[in-house]
Amino acid sequence: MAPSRNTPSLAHDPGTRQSESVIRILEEAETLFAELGFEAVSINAIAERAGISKANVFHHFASKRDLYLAVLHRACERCADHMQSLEVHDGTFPERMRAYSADMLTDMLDKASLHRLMLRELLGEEDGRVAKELAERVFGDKFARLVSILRTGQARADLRSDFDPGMAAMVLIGMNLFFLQSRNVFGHLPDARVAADPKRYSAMLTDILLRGIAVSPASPESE
Amino acid sequence: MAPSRNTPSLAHDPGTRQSESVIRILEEAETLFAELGFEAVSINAIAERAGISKANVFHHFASKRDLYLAVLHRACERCADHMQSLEVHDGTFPERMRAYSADMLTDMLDKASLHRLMLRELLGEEDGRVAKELAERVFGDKFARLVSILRTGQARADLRSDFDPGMAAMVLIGMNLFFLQSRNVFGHLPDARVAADPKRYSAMLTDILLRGIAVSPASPESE
DNA sequence: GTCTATATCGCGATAGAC
DNA sequence: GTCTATCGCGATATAGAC
Repeated sequence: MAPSRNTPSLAHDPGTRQSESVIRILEEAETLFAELGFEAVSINAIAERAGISKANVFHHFASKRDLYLAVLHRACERCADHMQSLEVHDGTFPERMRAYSADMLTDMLDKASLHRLMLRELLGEEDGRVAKELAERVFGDKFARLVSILRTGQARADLRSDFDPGMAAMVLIGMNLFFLQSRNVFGHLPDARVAADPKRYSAMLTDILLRGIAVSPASPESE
Repeated sequence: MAPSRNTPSLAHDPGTRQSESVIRILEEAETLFAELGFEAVSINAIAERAGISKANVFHHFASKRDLYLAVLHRACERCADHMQSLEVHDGTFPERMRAYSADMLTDMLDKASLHRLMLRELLGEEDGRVAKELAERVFGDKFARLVSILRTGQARADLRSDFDPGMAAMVLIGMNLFFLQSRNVFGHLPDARVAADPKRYSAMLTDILLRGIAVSPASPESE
């Protein structure tokens, strides 16, 4: 049995290798949370589907919410995986950016119901503690990484030096989340049909964003 | 310009003047909905506060949801009121745009809890009928107006001609909504402190957006 | 104690008098 | 336009049987 002591959770420690059980828990939890939402899922149900005991779940994760945050973080991680293509200097920065943004949106749509949970969390409580937790443990490292990439781009003169990289990162992430959030509604508006077409949306978004931040205003393709 | 479409698409708005009762209903409903959310508010409560009977409310609004949509539309209208400063050619387009975006955000924050309801609606059901209703009766006319303004800007060469005005309008609206949605969380991130400062956020947003769509990146066109 | 049938209440919504 | 009275429904409360 070995009931859980004060074992620290490694759920939000990216980079460390995770045990078989942890991965299974995360996968089953993701499926259930995405399908039913946070409240409607019991730890027991997750444990059953993962083929382990409830106590074992609590051994790896301090609480249900802890597990939930780990699941969201993992989803965030998947979207951020493509950042490496932004870091490797292969092709022009605009090209890489377009590809990254498109990949992010694809991942979001691929696990749409899971990312909708993330939007609900963002919209949720005004509780400061919860919000900070969410910021630090779900979005924190990935956002910092994106900002860092943009800063490097500025240092290398791939990008204008006179914009706030944090703001640009928010536009990129925010508008992709906004697609997920509003496509059902805005897709019905004649002037916003792009809101129902991920590929065009992504292309146009990066086009507007890049021409704003690309160092060369006339031709965004040049580097 | 503004080719007038014949469908007012709002159940209670015959054109110009709204009756005293309708306004009172809308005001009290807005307060209650913003405070408690849709489900938690009864028509009776609204009627009482408005000093009329429940049946009278149903005389003016076909259903509770109908009233709700009218309330959201009104909130939308307030944000859109400042559009006239975009239409009147007073100052450069970038200047007017900055002012408009800042005013929109101010209005949103002023009635934050009400606009959070709007975000909840956007995020809500995947139900196609509801989404279409929301698009046409809440966002429809205001969005079309903003797009029309951007198109005019393109025609007058105040703006680049090679971007989709619908997409640009979505960026403007989406990122302002995103501020409301994410400031609690993103404000905690060191690189995104701008997410907690409406004025800076607004300035930086329009800066990025404008340099993307302004025809001349170096100097704003005068007129 | 548990379970279930019944009464009560508040809800959105309607009908019809004035 | 505004009202009173009322509907059907679902949730809740309660009372009785077991």
